[in-house]
Amino acid sequence: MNWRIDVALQTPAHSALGDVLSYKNATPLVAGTLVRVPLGRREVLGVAWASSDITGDGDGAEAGSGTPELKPIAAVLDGLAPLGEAWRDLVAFAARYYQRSLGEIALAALPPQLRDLSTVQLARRLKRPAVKAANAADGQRDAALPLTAEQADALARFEAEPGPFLLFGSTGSGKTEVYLHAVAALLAREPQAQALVMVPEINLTPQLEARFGSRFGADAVVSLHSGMTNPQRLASWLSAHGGAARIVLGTRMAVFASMPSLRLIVVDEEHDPSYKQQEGARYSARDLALWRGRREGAKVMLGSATPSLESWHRSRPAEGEDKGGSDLRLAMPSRVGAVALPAVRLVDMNLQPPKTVLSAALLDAIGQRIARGEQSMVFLNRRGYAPVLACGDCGWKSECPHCSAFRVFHKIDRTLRCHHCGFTERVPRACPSCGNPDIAPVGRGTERLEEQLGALFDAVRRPDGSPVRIARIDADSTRKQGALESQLASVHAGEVDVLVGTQMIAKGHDFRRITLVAAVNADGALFSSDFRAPERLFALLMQSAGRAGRDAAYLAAQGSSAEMWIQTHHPQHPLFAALKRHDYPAFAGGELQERAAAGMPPFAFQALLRADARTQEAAQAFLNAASAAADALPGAEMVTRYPAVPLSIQRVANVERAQMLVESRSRAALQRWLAAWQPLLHAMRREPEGKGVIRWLVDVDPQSI
DNA sequence: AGCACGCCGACT
DNA sequence: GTCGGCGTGCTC
Repeated sequence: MNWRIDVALQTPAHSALGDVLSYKNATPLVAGTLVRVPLGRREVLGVAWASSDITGDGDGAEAGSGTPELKPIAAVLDGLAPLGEAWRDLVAFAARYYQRSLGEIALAALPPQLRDLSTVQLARRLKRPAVKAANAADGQRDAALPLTAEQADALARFEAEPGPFLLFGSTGSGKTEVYLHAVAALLAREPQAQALVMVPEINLTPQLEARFGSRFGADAVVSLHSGMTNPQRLASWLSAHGGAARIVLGTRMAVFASMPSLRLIVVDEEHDPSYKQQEGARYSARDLALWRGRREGAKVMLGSATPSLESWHRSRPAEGEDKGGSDLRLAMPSRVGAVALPAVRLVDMNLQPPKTVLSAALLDAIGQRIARGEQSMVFLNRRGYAPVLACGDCGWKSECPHCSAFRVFHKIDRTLRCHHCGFTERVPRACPSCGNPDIAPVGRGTERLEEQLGALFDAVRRPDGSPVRIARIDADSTRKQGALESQLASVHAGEVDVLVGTQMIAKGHDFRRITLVAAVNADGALFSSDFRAPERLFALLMQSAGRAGRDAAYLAAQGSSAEMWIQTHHPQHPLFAALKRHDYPAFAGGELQERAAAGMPPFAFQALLRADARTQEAAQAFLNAASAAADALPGAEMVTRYPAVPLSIQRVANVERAQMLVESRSRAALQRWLAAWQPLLHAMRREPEGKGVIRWLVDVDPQSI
């Protein structure tokens, strides 16, 4: 027992415990070995990080003072290959960069079942042959599609250059086919090589898995995302870790997959905010993918029709050009099949009769699609029936008693639901404040829009004389397992004429018969206080537009063309001018100019310190004290600190929340300063200012402030 | 984060 | 008399 083993454990960052805890063992352990160790009264999973010889350090009980006795390691999971150095480096970097403990990142990156299985159970599990049955359809894999000139050009440059790459391809330009070809070339060239392909949403993994599986054989492909069962995740993880899986598909968590021969990382829809984890360790899977690619010598390809301004700014248009940043931009402006991008039509809502929800022109356009047997999609980023229920007499509104937010009226099950804390009640029969029975919904969500469209098209008939079929897809309609798949299948089968939904339907899905997309209420984001709101709106509208007219043959057969309708009170807004021309570069150029002038990202680097407390005063006092304490830190003059402010939803589940923005022109300076700040924050919890603070957290590179 | 210990209200 | 509320403190 004369070896000290430092083990990374899931110790919360604000618990003031060190990064690693030390245990003793009879032998040294290879770094990356999984172990089970006692922690308090329980036994937990950890990753051995370092071993050192403590012979002669007085490791017996006679060491009364100084170092206390170490507990022995409970078990070594030696049936499993230790996690590699590259993986540990990634974890260590992420922990340092995002201000978390090593173990918090490491353990979150491992499949949850690994934590629960005993050594014996794991050994039994490892002995079992690979769960996936040999692919029956192995002989009939899909052939690669012929490439367009743009795709071939992008691939040629991808093969010739080291990257990283930004594949800037219009919706429908065939980015996925480029990924497939890049992966195919890699797998053919290197017999061991593995590829990681990430998508922003769980919803998008099934169709991607189907496409990769039919191209490369189902047993070469595994998925990793939180929608899987624990045994599935463990099986996928083991397959990636052992090198059997050549291709790993997944959401942001997949960036931490252990892949011993990783050579290619694809980040599809790289601009999507979902790549930033919003709880626990707040990492950006896209940024970590770039770091990991560099560390492991894997090529990285980011793909988007509307890249993040960070990625756009970092990319340069062509090889040889020294203008711009470090990444090589591969442009694919045309849609496959030479289909035009949808024509964008703006409806000026100021010219409509007051209280118009759907303009006559839009209804007419949808009606025409129905008459031709085509599909339309109406997009509204708000679920439920109405965001507020209000009493006309006394002014009562459906506030949540636990949050500073309104509860949303869901007509389907007659409930008022808080979308922040989940508090749900049946809708009262009368105003709870004054008894007035006449309480009314204010505003509209997807449920109400669906109802309204049903009424408006009640008298309209489809080509075969049957009534119009309207469907809604949002988080409520897809709550049940498999509901989204079956709803999408019914849209694909042509059983729906008008599809209503939230951004869930705007992303990625390859609808073939939709020829019209409408955004009914996009104005909210135009004048948001969040400086990233325009960027997100533009991306969302472009992406929504991309759902229309994806099938050239269908459009030609119908003699139809694709349209994107936007109802707005601000048709003159420059964002729409760029959108009409599908001109992302113009939009991005304008935004970048503003950001540069205002000294905002990507020209500056930010972090948020957030505090949750019983009272708003306590939360802010903690933040302001933390700010004051940081005056003395070295490099403080390089970092701008702003005053503490309440979050836009300041109270959630009876917890008051406040945050403080810190900013620097230098990422390194911000990093150094944050690292020095951390111990002060720990110390402050003991101080009077720390009283009443429930938790605090640092969010590096926040995506909304 | 867990999981203890610890000291005050309504129940079999 | 206990069951259990969550405030406070600790984990190599």
